[in-house]
Amino acid sequence: MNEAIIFWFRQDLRLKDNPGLDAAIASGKALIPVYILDDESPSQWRLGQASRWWLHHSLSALNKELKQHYGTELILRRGSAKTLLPKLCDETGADAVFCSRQYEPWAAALEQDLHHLFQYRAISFKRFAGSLLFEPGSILTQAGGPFKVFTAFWRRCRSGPEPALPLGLPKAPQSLRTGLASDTLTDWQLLPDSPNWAAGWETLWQPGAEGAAQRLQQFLNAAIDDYQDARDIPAQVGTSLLSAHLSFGEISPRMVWHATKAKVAQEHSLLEQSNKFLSELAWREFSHHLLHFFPQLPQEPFKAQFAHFPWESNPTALQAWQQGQTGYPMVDAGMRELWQSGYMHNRLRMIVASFLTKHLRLHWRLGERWFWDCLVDANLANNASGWQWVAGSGADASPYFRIFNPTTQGEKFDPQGDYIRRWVPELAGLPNKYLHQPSKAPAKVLEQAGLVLGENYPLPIVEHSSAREQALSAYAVARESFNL
DNA sequence: CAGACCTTGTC
DNA sequence: ACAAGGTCT
Repeated sequence: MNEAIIFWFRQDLRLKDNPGLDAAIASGKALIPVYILDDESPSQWRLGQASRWWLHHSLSALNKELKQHYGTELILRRGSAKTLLPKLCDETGADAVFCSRQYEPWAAALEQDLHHLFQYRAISFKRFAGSLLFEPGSILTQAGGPFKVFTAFWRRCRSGPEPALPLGLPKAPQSLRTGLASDTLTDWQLLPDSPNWAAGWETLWQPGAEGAAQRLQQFLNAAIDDYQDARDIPAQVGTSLLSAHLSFGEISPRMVWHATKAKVAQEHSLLEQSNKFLSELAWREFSHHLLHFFPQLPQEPFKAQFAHFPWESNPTALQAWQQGQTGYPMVDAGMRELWQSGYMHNRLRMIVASFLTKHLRLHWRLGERWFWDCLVDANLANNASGWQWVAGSGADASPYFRIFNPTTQGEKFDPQGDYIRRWVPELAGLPNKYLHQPSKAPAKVLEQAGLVLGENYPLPIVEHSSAREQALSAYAVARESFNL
């Protein structure tokens, strides 16, 4: 029997540009590709429902590629990785386990545990970088610490060497190990059962490396032309829509980086637009570095001043927000897009988060948790840093007193109301003039639109200017008590 | 240590 | 005009 090596797929569900997989194959040992559904190690941050839908389809796609290119199948196991990986080594005689690194605190701790455990058993356990452009620790201030400000971080990223060119598809392994027991994807019940909350998502998303590559090509062929402006208009396809693909590692950030650079080399006029896009990719890096250096980021405010902020408790308001029934059309459209599609446009993420944390003064962690469950691109680093950024408690955050006006935001970024009409169809009959504030519409206009406020669309659950004043004074109180 | 600088807004 | 203060060189 040949020596065998396990490649443990994690958040790197791809064959191309996967350095750990490359190295595993290059070892010449019989390759055993494994995925473990581990709901124990992450504890409270195990995959949410929408991510599980995505995972199902992504694993199915990966399995297909493994079969097609290498004639082998993905071995699926469910349980704690710390238990299952050593067991798999016993079962197969594998003397090496390779994987890509992850940056969540629980994942880093798991990697440490495995390191010790395998060292003791004389099994070679190797982690490879592959999910980021720049490893945490490689981008530091002159004082040697982590950056807390994005712009300086990004400047430093660009001053060093470019990320390496991506690797291609690894050649076929010299040998494979077949006949191993595997769960089936159906066993795992990752898809929602009836009622099928994810109905129709297949038409919106194509999880897997192929879908990721197509999205990237579409973006580089079209939306990148006007990225800086169009990225803010949710009724348009103005963004790359790559977030979930990146989160599951179906495409690597350096594949995105270099494909973008190659496009600009062909079309120099895209330079400015593409730099904006690359800087968004760098925000993903920044978030991961922050999480690495501040592992409490998903739980604790980054700025200590917010530790005793007087958050409200209001289950009714929370539910109205979750269900897209706040009476603010733009907020409701965003929340319904999330529920119905597993995704929310970036502009809306800011608007609804500002509304939750400022107008309702509910804790950002409630929003973080809801997003975690509902987003197909849920990612611990991005989600935590995004919520803290809007709440004002984060690194390089939007100041607390910067309170989005949900009406103005709607008028500015959805002037024709296409986005609102798509997700809040009961408002579709309102003329644009009143679409963003139905409660200001004259009775006759409401009647013509078939609207009875409080019945088929809610009245605003809070009044904007008084909510704004209350938020500012809560902030003043918190700041004062902290300064004492 | 001084000085430049700081993703996304509102009234 | 306003809102506050921290980060980084």
